[in-house]
Amino acid sequence: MSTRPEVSLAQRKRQLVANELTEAALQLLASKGFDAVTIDEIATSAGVSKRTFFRYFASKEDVVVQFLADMGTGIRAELAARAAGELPSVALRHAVSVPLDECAGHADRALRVVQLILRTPALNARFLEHQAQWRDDLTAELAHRLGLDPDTDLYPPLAAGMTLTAFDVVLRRWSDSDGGEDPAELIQRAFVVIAPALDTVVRK
Amino acid sequence: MSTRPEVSLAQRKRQLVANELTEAALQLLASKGFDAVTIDEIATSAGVSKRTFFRYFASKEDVVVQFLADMGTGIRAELAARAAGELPSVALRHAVSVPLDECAGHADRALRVVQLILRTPALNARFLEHQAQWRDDLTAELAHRLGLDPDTDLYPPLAAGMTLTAFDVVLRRWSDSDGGEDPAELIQRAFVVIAPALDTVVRK
DNA sequence: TAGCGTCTTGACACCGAGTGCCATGAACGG
DNA sequence: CCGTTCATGGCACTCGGTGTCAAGACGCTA
Repeated sequence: MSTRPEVSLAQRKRQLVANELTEAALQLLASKGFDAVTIDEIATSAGVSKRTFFRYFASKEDVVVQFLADMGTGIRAELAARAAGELPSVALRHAVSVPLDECAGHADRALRVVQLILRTPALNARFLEHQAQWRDDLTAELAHRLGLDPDTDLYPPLAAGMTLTAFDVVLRRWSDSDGGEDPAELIQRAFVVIAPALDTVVRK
Repeated sequence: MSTRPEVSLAQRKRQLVANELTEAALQLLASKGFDAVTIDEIATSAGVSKRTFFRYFASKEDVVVQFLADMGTGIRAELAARAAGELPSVALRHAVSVPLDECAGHADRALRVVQLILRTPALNARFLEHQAQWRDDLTAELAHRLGLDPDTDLYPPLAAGMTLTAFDVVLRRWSDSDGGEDPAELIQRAFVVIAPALDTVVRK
């Protein structure tokens, strides 16, 4: 009962290698630029072979962007957890604040990653793909929450899109200000703008 | 004075090759799928070498997506051309209707291209990148139109984002319905939803 | 301790995207 | 007829990404 292996030793080893890889990648990419770093470099720098790199990540972009995958489910979960009677603008604002607060938390590290992503075209493209996925998730959750048909009603996808637009604008402004502006305050202001659309009931 | 070469002969030859390339690409990609077609195939099918292909297009995606580049300036130009006193929601709706009407125009061909783009991850990613560019353009134009500071005010990027969200949602629905739904009517309905946010004056 | 599956890894070969370089050939101008 | 320009094709090369296989590490059992 020394270390209580609630997860298998193999699992932890795997996680260790993954961390080593992301660490090496982030360090190299941030200092030399995305295109100037080869996967061989990253792998070697982490002490594994190129082939092993691809057993952990599907592409060069994924090392940086992979963690975004979980955020989508985080947002959706938060929306699902909000009280049903809550105004859409309020529920959605809280939902999208989850990843934003996470950024504000580890401000130093998160800021550098976000800036790397937003300033590297290849990474930015992947980020946008993830956002599109989040939008689909939010759309489904929103339709379910309001009892609307996501294939007919335009409200769910539009509301999800507006929400993520707000998220995106806030993130970019936070990045451009080098962390100078407060994400929480920015998202508040953004929702003041979009709330009139989110909270207007449209009858057909 | 036979053909009145208002553009040089070399220019027209270049255009000819470009057309041949896009034609070959569209035909092959649509029938075999994006990943199953190599650039060598496309080039050979158009009667040129692989090396020449890359003198016309920067990447495999570009053959399909390149025409989107102009749309951005089209949207922005339309917005700039609208009367200054017009309500933002009206001006923006007209601006974004430009590419939509273009689609509805050549419905048969456009539909197939749009479906190819939206259903191919690599192409979809490029499409999203273009949209992001459009958003920046629209943001600048909107800020100029309203006399707002695009680096301070949140309204311009949010309004641009909402507008393009509407565009995106409409385009996807049009694609999913195999052209069954009318883009003009869809965009109308979408703007009914987002207009309350676009037309609400937010004083700081 | 020997033997036997399982899982991870590294090495190698391979494909396709994308680029730099250079020789060729056609069109144009003097 | 000659020299320049420019588009093209061929070639070699880098790098991202994948399939395959043999070798080791680990755990289980006799």
